[in-house]
Amino acid sequence: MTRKLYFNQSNKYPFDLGKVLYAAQDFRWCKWDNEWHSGVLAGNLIHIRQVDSVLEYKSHSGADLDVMLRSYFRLCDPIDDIYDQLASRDSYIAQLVKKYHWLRVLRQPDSWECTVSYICSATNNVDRISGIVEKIAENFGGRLDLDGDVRFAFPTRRKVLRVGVGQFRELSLGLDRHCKIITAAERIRDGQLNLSRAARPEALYHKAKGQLTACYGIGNKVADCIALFGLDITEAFPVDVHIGRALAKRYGDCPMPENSSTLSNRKYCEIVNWAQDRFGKYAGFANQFLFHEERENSQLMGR
DNA sequence: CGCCAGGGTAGAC
DNA sequence: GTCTACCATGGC
Repeated sequence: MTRKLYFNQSNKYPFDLGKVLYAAQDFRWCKWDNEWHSGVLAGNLIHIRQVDSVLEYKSHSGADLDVMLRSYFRLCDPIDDIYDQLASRDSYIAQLVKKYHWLRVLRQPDSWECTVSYICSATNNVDRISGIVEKIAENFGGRLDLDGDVRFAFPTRRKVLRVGVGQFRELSLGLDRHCKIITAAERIRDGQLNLSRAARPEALYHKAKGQLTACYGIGNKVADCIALFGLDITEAFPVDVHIGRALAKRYGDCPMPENSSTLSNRKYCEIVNWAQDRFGKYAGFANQFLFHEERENSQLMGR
C-alpha cells in the first residue's frame, strides 16, 4: 500500500526530495521507477516520491514509517529559523543557502551503518563507497523485496561479529577496511564506543569525538562525519579536501593552509574551532552547503 | 600505464 | 608534536 505523509513545506527553503537524495550523505539511495526513489533505511526497503508537500512511499513490510521519515528529512525541524540564522552569520553561506535551499543534513537512523560507511570513505569516491556498503549488505544482510526491487538490509554489528574477519576479508574492501569495521563493532560490544543517540543528552561533541577517534581507522574527519550524520551533533564540522579548498579560497582568517593534503591533528582542531566560532551550533549544516557547492564546481557528482 | 577518489596510521625525526 | 610513505581497490 502507498502511504502519504503530509508535511509543512517551507516557503523560503522548500524541500525537494530528488535533489536532497542526489546530494544525500548516506549511500543507499538510487533511482527506481520514473520519479520514484529506492532506498534502505534501518532495515526498511522504501520506495518514495514527492508530490508538492506530500511524500508518497511504500515499504516492503507495509509499515508506517512517518515518524522515521519526518526525522530523517528533518521535516519537523525549524529549517527557516536555522537557515536564516546561518545566513545572518555569514554572507557567503547566505548565498549558498539561497542557491541550495532544498539541501538538508539527513538525520540517519542507523548510526552503525553510518559509522561503517564513513570508515569506508577514506581515499575513495562516492560511487565506490556506495558499492562497498551495498556489497556488505548483499553478503551479510537480510533480503528485502518490494515490487520486483531486491535490496538488502545493512547487517547489524552483532551480525558482523558473528560473520568474523575471515569472511569479511574475502570482500576485498581494500585498505584494511574489514579489520577497521570489525574493530569498531568490538568496541561497541565492549562499551568503549557508544553510538546510541538516546544516551547522549546534549553538547557531547568532544566526548563523542574522543570515543570515535580512539577507534582504529577513525580519524578526525571520519569522526566528524559520524557525529554530524549519524549522531545528530550539528556542530560537528568535517574537514575534507573539498571543504579545505573552499575554506582556503573564501575565508582569509581561517587557519586552513593553502595546499596541504594531510592536516595535523592540531591544525584540524584549530579549523573546527574557527568554524564553530563563525557558524555556531549548526556549523555542520554550513559545512554541507560549502561541501555541495565545492563538489558541484569540481563536477565530481557521479550520481 | 598512471592518476585519482569526502584519510588514517605507523614509524621516523 | 609534526612530517611521510604507504596503504588496496576499481574507474577512467
